[in-house]
Amino acid sequence: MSRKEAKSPRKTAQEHPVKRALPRAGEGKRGVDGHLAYLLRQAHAAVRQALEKALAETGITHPQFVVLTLVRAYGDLSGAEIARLAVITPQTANTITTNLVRLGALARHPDPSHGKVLRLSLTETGRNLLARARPRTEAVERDLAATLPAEFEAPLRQWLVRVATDLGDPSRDR
Amino acid sequence: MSRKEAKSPRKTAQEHPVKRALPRAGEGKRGVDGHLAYLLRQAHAAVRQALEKALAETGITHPQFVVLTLVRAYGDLSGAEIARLAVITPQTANTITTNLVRLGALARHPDPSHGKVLRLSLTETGRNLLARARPRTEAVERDLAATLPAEFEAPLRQWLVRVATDLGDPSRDR
DNA sequence: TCCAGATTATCAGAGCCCTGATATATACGT
DNA sequence: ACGTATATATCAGGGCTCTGATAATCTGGA
Repeated sequence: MSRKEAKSPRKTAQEHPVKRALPRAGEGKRGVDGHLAYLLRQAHAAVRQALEKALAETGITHPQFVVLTLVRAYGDLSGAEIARLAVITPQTANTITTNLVRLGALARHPDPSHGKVLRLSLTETGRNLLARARPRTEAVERDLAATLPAEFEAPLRQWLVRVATDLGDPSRDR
Repeated sequence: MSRKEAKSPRKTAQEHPVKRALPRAGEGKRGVDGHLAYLLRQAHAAVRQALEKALAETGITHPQFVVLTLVRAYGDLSGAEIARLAVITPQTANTITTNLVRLGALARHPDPSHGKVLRLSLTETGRNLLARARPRTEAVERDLAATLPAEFEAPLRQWLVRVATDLGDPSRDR
């Protein structure tokens, strides 16, 4: 990986010109004593930024990658179905899919048995984009898995799922 | 906690008019077999939406609440310091603080020993907003803690912190 | 048959969050 | 003292996400 090989020790002294020492991630209230919601937010922000950085050269965003992956996994989907699967509102799904249609990665076509539903299908461009993006996100996924002790993975996954179901379902009644 | 008491069985039949049965949160690839990044995204989305819903009546957003909490916890902060603490870019921090200044919750004043830095301090309005918002977010925090087996809390917190430090640090070199 | 409710798609507006770029201010080595 | 590097604040632009509102479509029961 060789991320920061310290090509020169030009930053030996203080990191920032701040007067007070503020905690870095992992210290103080930013560490194990912080609110769970805050820690979850912080971890998610780090992962999202890592993913966006990994995808930058492909020309698609992380939400766009998620939608393409869902369409590939479940077959042609409607905007409403994408919204439910991705835990976003139908309006947000519409924003993302509209951008993907403009990019040529998705195509809309009417549902054969429902005059209002528009199904989204992957185009050749979309499949190519996904093929280029996938290894990059898998690298992040591996970095993420590397932070995880083996015996801790199963309970963690169960907890993440449980949070989504327990807190997510009540909020779906909008 | 009595979350889903099933007040009426008016939705007994199919949930949605979809032809194919798509997994709900917790099922299939949306469950314990999914990518960690996906599960983390899903859990975070659920928590964020729960928080936004809880804060809706207060007139502030969750990011605004986070910034107000940071200023309260660490004293007057600059925009750059807020960005580092909240794991967002300085530009984003500037957006949020500008909105909070417009709301009258924060006030900018020049740093006594640095002619460029603008420090942000809580106003009376800001303290009142925070006082009204805090119990609401604490309720969500309790719901979140309720999903957590006691012996699992410590390793979970450590993992969340580790993700932020391990994946967050390399991405800071922008 | 017809109407009420549910589902879907989409417009409008606002806030968050990013990248890129610009201008000012401080710190440090030469 | 000067110049480079570092920090900070902020403008501009675009994508994501939400709430609210509107219209079209379908389903099921009176």
